[in-house]
Amino acid sequence: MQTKLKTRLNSNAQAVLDTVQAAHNHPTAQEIYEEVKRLRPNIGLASVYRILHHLVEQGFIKEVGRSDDCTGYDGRVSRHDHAICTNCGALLDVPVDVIVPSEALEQAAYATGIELGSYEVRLYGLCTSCSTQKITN
Amino acid sequence: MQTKLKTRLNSNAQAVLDTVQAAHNHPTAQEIYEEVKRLRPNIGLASVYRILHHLVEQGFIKEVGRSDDCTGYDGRVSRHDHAICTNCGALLDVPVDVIVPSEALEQAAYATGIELGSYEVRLYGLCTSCSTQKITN
DNA sequence: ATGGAAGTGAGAATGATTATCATTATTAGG
DNA sequence: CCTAATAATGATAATCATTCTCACTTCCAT
Repeated sequence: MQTKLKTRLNSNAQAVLDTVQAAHNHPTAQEIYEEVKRLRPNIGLASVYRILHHLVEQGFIKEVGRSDDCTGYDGRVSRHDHAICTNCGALLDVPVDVIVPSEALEQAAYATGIELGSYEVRLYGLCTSCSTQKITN
Repeated sequence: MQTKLKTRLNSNAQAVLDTVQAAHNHPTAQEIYEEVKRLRPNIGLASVYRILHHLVEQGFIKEVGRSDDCTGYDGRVSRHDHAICTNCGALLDVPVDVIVPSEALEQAAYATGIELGSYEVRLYGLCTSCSTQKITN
């Protein structure tokens, strides 16, 4: 089985990719399905899942784990960090890069015995809305 | 509804906690269930789930998202970092702390608008076994 | 056109997790 | 030691995201 590189996406795949890239909030397959259906009413949920996997494989998009059990998709493939609200579970993109000294990364990778590829910093805390709510509790 | 602090765990809960704390590899509820069953053969899967949630709520253990869809549990509650194999999906504890300058964290939290609680660094790469396998591919 | 390969969509199947509920432990008074 | 209120338990059914199946189109290359 050769690695097959698709140079061109068909219209279903293009619609899914556009939707994921346009979204800001790491949408689930269901959410993407509902959005894509407006442009292509005949598309099935299974196709959305299939296409999402292809897009991930080919590096067009990335998967992100969410606090609720389902998987989210991210159109931002470049390295970036995330913030997770410990109250409501929201997963937010951090708009600036968190700089981690490369010596620290390399040392940690060495200690763990892995061949380092990339990394991500996750910040845990209260998002704005949960933070203001807490005061009234 | 008051916050209820249990000072004492019953024997089922204690067995689950012991199992999670003894495990090194972020076991799933199923794996914990099978292990605990050896000590307490009558315990049901539903009880394991229930107890795991209680233990998480009370801060005895932590949940970790795994690459396969199921949830893992971690007996190490103190801050630490993880390495994820991009090939096999293994989730490993990093045995040393990755130091991130606190200014970088605070700046990122401010830019995201969250009230920072804790953080975690995730290293992505190939684990030892996948790394050696890749050579032979 | 045409034949095979790839893509599709509907619906069934899977599997982790959660809810339900009747039964059993546990506890506090008496 | 009873006993009633309450919490915990385990079996089983229900839920829900995801994957599988399969008959049917679409898409090209010949």
